[in-house]
Amino acid sequence: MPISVRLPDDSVREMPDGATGTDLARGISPRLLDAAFAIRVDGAVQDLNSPLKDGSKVAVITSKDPESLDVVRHSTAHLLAQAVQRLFPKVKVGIGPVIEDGFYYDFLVEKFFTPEDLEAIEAEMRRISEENVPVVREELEREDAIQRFGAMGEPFKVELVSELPAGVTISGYRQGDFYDLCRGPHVPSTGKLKAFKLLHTAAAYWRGDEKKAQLCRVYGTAFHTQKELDEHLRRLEEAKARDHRKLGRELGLFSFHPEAPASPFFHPKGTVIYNELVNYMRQNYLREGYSEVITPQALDVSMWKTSGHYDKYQENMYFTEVEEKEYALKPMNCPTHCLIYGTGKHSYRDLPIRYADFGRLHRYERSGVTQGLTRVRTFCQDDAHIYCAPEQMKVEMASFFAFIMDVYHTFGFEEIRIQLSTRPEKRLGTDEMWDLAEGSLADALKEAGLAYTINPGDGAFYGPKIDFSVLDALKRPWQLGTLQVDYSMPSRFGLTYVKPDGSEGTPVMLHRAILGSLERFMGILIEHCAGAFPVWLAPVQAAILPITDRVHDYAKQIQSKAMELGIRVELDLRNEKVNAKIRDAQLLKIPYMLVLGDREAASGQVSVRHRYQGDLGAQGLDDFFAKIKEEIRVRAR
RNA sequence: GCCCAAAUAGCUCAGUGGCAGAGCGCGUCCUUGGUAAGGACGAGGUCGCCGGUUCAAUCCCGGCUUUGGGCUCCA
Repeated sequence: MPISVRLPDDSVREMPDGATGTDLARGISPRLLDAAFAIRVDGAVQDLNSPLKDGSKVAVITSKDPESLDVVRHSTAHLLAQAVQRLFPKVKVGIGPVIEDGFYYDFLVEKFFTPEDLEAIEAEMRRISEENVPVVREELEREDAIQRFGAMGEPFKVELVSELPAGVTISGYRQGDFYDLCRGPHVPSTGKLKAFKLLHTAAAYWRGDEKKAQLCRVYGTAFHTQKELDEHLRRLEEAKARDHRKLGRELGLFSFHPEAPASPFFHPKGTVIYNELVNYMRQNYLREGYSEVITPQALDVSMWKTSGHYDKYQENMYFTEVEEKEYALKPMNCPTHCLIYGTGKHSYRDLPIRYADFGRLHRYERSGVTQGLTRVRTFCQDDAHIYCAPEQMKVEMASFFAFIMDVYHTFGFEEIRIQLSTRPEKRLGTDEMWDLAEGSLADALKEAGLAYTINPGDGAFYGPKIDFSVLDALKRPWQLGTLQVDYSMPSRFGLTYVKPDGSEGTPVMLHRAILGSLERFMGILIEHCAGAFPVWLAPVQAAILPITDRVHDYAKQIQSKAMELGIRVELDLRNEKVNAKIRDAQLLKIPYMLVLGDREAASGQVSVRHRYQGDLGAQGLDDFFAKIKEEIRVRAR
């Protein structure tokens, strides 16, 4: 009985019964067979060698289809495992999934792999690729699989098989001397795997559980062509060159010291950036109707018991004792704002009340998880809490969305991702409250014309939330802003407002931040702009570079004029040639260089060089100052 | 917290069981220059901290500290 399948161009092809994707591809053209990695059958990706079913829609997947890359990477992970088992027969295999930008495979090893081991493994992988070993799928019964992997001495695989849900098809893949439990699909033979590279090793726990065995994870990546692989490796290099920890040191922005682990020390230049960020937010707050408050650093634990932090957040808090009273450093500002709100009676006419706070926060992070500026133990948020009546939520949310998008655009973040997290299983409050809160968030997003995805059940126990992520210049996502609805804390603190009818209501509290942690934001910004800050943020906005010491006095005049105008300049009086001074200013990514020689001193001008555009020629001093002032005022990117 | 790795001049890094090294940076001098590195000389170090082995430790061993890569994107 012949079967027929439908191709993507809607043509129908007749095949003999038992024909596979390989037969189909070969039938269409030998070149297609050569280019084929897998097939898509009724939407699901399958092995090229899987038998075709009558009446199905089939497409041959080549390197042009995005799915093919995952297949290649997954198969390369198997190639890695095969190479490891050839070189290190005692090693037990864990899992080897595809991840963003590559794959990894976990191994239980006697001795952690060294970089030299990785080289040897990679060489072995190339050998297997050249051998062009066929990759063959088998389906098996659970008991057979357990027995088989047990006989192979692979305890992790046995564990996985036993825990697979009933009813799923269990499959294994054989390639030469290697056999692995795997859902597939895979490339038809190892010769299809050509452009791959092992990157590094790291420890990982079996199934991410620190009580379970520690495995040696090998990370790698694979592409269709060497060219794409090289491009990817180049991007990794680029990311390394932009690393904010490296740039922070080179540009003199901040340092870290063992005296306060994971806590940045901002140097004068880093402090300029930090303060500019705060100034910028303050300016926005004026327009948006926020009032800034200042609240204490160390607070009695009784308050943290009221707020719930003592119960739910204690492990991340720092405690101290004075006069037999226990205090905690604040990890969040919200409870202190509730105390301020509670000092007076509030009418519905007073709402919304928006308290902003640039207070320093301390959170204990486990020693292994801190990282540069992006994960620290002390930081400051552009934090604010909005107290409003439930019916005001939607309007507040809408204006917040406009606000946050405006801020992100100022920094040159064009692509923004929004996630709405809805009610979790364990939660406070009535369903009506949740309906209102989630509905308000969703409506406000829709009315603002913002696309978003939903994270069902991922909201906080006290209310739903929205997270905002930006993509930086290297297209890496970073979560920055957040908007959380909180029904719980206002009532815990007994906060009320008087409604129009004279009865008392409990306000809703919105927690919100735009930049998130200023420390983390600065780290992201450094990497986003590779240390070349827009003029308004640049620690040094212009370098004054005299060519000869005959013009030092003129240079000093320009310096004082700039200081009067509030422009940050640096005067380079070193006994160096102008080329050297320009080079050094360029390396510090200073936006403007003012080159001064006898000509400029005589005419009262400055020769302007821009860090990207190069020599802009001579300009009148006032012209230059007017232009740079304007650039700063509008916060040009 | 756990695993692996690193820690040597301000920075980047080399090196050795027996006097501590380079490049850049810094200082002084010569040079006074026109849009990405002029030249000479010089200063600068408890080789992260504590202990052990040794005639001798920056180097070998142990502990600690900090930093870095990671610790489910589930066959």
